[in-house]
Amino acid sequence: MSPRSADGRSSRSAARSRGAHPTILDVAERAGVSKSLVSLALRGSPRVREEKRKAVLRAAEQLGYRPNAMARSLVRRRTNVIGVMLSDLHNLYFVEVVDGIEAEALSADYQALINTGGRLPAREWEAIETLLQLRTEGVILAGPVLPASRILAVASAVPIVLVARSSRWSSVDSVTNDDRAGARLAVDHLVSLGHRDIAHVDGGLGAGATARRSGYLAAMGDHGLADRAVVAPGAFTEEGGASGIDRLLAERRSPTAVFVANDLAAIGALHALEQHGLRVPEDVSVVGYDNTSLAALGHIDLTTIDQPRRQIGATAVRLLLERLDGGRRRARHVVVPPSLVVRGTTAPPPHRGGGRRAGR
Amino acid sequence: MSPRSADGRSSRSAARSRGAHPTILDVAERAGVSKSLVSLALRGSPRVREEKRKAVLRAAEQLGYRPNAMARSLVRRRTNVIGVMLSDLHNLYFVEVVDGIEAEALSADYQALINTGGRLPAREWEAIETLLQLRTEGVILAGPVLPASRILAVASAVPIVLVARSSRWSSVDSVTNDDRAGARLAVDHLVSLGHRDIAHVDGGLGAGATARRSGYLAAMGDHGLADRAVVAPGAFTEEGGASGIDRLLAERRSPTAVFVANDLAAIGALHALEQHGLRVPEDVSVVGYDNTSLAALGHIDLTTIDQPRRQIGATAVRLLLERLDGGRRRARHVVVPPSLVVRGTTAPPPHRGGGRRAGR
DNA sequence: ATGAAAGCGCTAACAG
DNA sequence: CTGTTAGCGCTTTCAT
Repeated sequence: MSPRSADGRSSRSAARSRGAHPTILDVAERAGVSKSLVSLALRGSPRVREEKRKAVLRAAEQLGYRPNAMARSLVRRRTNVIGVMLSDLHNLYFVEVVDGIEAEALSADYQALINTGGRLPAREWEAIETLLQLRTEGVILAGPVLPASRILAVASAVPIVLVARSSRWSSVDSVTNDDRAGARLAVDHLVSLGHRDIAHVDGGLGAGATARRSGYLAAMGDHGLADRAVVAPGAFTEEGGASGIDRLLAERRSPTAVFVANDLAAIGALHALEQHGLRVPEDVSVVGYDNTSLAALGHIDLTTIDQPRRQIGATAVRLLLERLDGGRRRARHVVVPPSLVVRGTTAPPPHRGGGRRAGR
Repeated sequence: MSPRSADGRSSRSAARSRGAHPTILDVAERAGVSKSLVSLALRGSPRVREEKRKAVLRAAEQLGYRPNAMARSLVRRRTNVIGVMLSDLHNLYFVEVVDGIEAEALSADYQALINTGGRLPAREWEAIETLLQLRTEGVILAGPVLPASRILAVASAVPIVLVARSSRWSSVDSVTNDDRAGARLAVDHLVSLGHRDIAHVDGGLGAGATARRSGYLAAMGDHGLADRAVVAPGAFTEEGGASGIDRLLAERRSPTAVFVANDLAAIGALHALEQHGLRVPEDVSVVGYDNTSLAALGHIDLTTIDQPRRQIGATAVRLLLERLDGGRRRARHVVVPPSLVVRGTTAPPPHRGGGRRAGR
């Protein structure tokens, strides 16, 4: 009957004064109702009299009450939070994937919490561990460099979705880009412009580099250009792209076009080409990969292969939710198709270059 | 005496089978000790016999036990987590600030959890609210666009540090760059190269834009160049920079140098200049601001003003910890000094341009 | 050295 | 409709 809380503490206001957050009990006390009624009222249960509800809401408002998500999750045994382990904040590619993740999560009434791994296996592991201890219901691994065994270990505890890293395991879903198809798109575009001497600066050990390389080789073969295919070693960095070009030119290869493994490397290639006195696209055409915001800069204006990154992020969330809500058990490995974005770094080959005009 | 848990549940293994995480009780049961002992052993208390400790550790290992951070935080009444509300993941500036935040937080045994605001007041507010409900002990607001009243409201609940947005409130700490000094650095550099007709493309309503503009004007005045100062309206975007240049040129102003409000806008300016047939730096010099990774691209090679972003992030964490651990009450507003990074977009003015060589 | 018991803030039956 | 009760998983006295 008394407005005082059931556990008979004399006053909670003292406890609150020192930085502590008000609790449901403080609200109950103030509104002159019981704990449970506050809980019900706050979550808008229909079986609370309008009058009381308003009293509770007002008390909460005045106190600046903010529900304690941990306490709530503890009893509900679910957090409605999904974790995102982002291997590298600096990678423009993932930024948009995260956008997609957040939007999709929000619309499914989940929160996405990000922790970064700094591209270091140890830190990635720590980041995931933190997320797991926070009891995120599932974790999306965006571009992990973690060894497979670790990933499997995590997957035994909670649903995992890999982004930009393929998986064949049945306990781990994945959503990846079809890198082979993307490479093919690049080669097809170049060939259709009339290029025949098309070189590739690869991405070394980077994610997707192998597939892009083999896609390039396959496409060249399909166009009857297998004997003209050249792969220069590179990396997913500016220097990687530049050194690939340097190597190509040092070997007296003079391609009229080069397909570079990603945008950043393509920019390095652009610069190296310029340094060697070659104009783009007049003398040589360049195609990148990823369509990051870099490629769209007016100053760069790079023709590139686009991956639908927001959609990739959204798909990752959906895969997670399928396991969480629907209880799906078998793994799904979603492969999204890339597309070509033509900008200013590609054009027909020069007339008296090394390449004859292809028919078309 | 019995290895079975105190609350007499027959077996917990059944509960665990369906996706639930093992608890301290499962470990206790398996190790044949009590709940409390497990807790002690797990946290390495010295008053646990070696033998038991090993048994506990082994049981935990076998079960794949992972402490529930929420339960722990609930009773300890602290989470050891600080929240980071990142207004915009796409802004390269903040990425490095976050690096600094994470490193510093980790070294103080805190975890940093990121939530993004999408540059929308409503979403920022939501992001902060989520962080607060998760009971992060303090929140760093990186580049918020939120109205001041909201920020103050948050500050009444938990320590807040503003990054890249100044504060005069005593309840809110801040760490900002000295934008006026940075602008001065840019002008001084240009003047020392011999430029006198130095224009400024401003950042519109962007954070720090006003200070950079007034720093530019003040510096021009100090060099006796007040009558040559021109400010063209721009924005912190490529288009902003480009349209600023267009405006300048349309008005028949032909500066030999232009100081642009940030790097991205500077790149837009670079491009616009080129479109107008002007070479950089031969015909006109360009200076940006922020020294984002864009500026360092070989293809861009932009002279710019650097802000020590990692240090800014680290400082923000330290300010938070001062309030958390030390109980500091008075606000601190830290201002970090910028520095000049000379790259390839600045050079002496052309001989027969509009500018006479300044003495030096 | 180890266990029992009492909560942290909240939800969810279950009673009235 | 509203209050009581019993925990969620963990830490922490307080006994033993």
